[in-house]
Amino acid sequence: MAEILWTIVKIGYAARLPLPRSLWGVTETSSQPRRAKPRPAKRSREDKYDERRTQLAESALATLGERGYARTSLREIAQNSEFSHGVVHYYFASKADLILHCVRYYKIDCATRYDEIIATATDPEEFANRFVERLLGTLRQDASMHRLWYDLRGQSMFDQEFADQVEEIDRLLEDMIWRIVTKFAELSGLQPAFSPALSYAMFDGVFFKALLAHVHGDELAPDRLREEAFALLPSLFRDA
Amino acid sequence: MAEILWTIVKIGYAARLPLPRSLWGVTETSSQPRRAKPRPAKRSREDKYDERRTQLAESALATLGERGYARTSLREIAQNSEFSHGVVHYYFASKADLILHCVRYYKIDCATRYDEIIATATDPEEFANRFVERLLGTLRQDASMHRLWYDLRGQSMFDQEFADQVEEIDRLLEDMIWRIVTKFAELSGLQPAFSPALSYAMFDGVFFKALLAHVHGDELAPDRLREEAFALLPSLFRDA
DNA sequence: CATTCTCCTTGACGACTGTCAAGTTTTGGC
DNA sequence: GCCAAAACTTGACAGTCGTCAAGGAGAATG
Repeated sequence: MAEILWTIVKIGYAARLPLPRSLWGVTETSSQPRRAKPRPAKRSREDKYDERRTQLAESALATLGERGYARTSLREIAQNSEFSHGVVHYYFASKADLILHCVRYYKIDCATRYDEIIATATDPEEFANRFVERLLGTLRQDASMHRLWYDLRGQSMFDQEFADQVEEIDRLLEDMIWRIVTKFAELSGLQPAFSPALSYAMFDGVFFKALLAHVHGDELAPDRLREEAFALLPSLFRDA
Repeated sequence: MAEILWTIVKIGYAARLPLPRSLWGVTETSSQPRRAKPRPAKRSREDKYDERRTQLAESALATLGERGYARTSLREIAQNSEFSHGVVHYYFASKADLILHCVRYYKIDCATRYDEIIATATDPEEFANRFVERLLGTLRQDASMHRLWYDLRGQSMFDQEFADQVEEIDRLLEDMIWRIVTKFAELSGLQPAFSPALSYAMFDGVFFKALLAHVHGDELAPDRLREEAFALLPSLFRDA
């Protein structure tokens, strides 16, 4: 059963490939593994190298999402890929290097989830409906990815190494929420009542609570999230 | 430096002792360690046994608060107490048993932090001021305890063993917030605008964000929390 | 005083971890 | 088809972990 779930998650991620490497390749700052410094001149080689890194990052994300950061070993990640455990250190300098790569990979998705809705919405009520339904969808579908994010965010309180990346993603998420808030204000002719940070914090608290209940097996969690989101949304605004 | 900080934390916890054992002794359900089943008839023995358990739980809490759940070993906990590592399994059946005992110990405090303010407040503005100031106080003073709570809450998404305890504490905290909300409503003649769960989730999101920033070294975090709390508080109510 | 039980220390066990070196297989350029 | 570089596997390392058994110190009990 868990195997099936895991496979679904894996396929889900694989389906999004390929991603342009320019998205994170340029900002790569971590130390390189023992691979020879001068990369092959041939383009296909370089691509294959990055593809393997991504492939391993996906396996890592799927495993991390199921077992959590603390309980996931490099051997386990490799076991859920088609490679042996040694290959991890061929493509990543360390475990932290791998995790940070995973987080970078994750954040590409996380902050653009509602942009399509924002771009195409014309009516405030329709906008709210589509937003909330997508919120419920990601709660159910990407639950293990979300709990990994909250796990890593929690770890960043004890491990300084994660703090910067976590803060960066937090900013992206705050911007995402703020784009929703301003769009809704624009469509409805109202004014945002709170700062971007406060709006995000409120929404994040509500979403996390729903995720926690959902993960703990509460089948009513999505429905309750819908109610709460519809209760929260209007109170984020005041008359212009 | 870290040593000094740790000592301060430890003294802080020791100062709260002794606690009546009836508070958690009756609900004790975890398996007992290898200590002989029929406890000594002498009262002082039994007390000493519970005192040691509490003493170890305090050391554990201090260490866990500094290093986080995943990084803290039983040897480290014992090293920060005055005992050797073997003694842990004399008083606790397993690591999980110890952690759960710590959590139970923690929750006695966590949910009664504002009750004195609730009981003595007479004016809504004065009530809000005292509440927010105590909120800032606990953010600064009990930061490592709070991050441990959020850490364990996150772990409960991967470790079913923690789920029940986490849900129980979450309920206590929700009740705590709701007592504040209803008291404020009573003093100000307004009506709570949201459900207890939603009110708690919003406040929790705001507090966690402040804690994260504070732990990451943001010195303005408490001041921002004050602003945000004062912005959030009135919007939790509507006219009667 | 002798015995028993409590309390605690010590040391060891098997399992697991991240890391890495050595060796094998595969690939691509000539 | 050869050969060097890349890609991957294997096995081992030093360390840590939770757990527990053996035994000693010391107080309580008779």
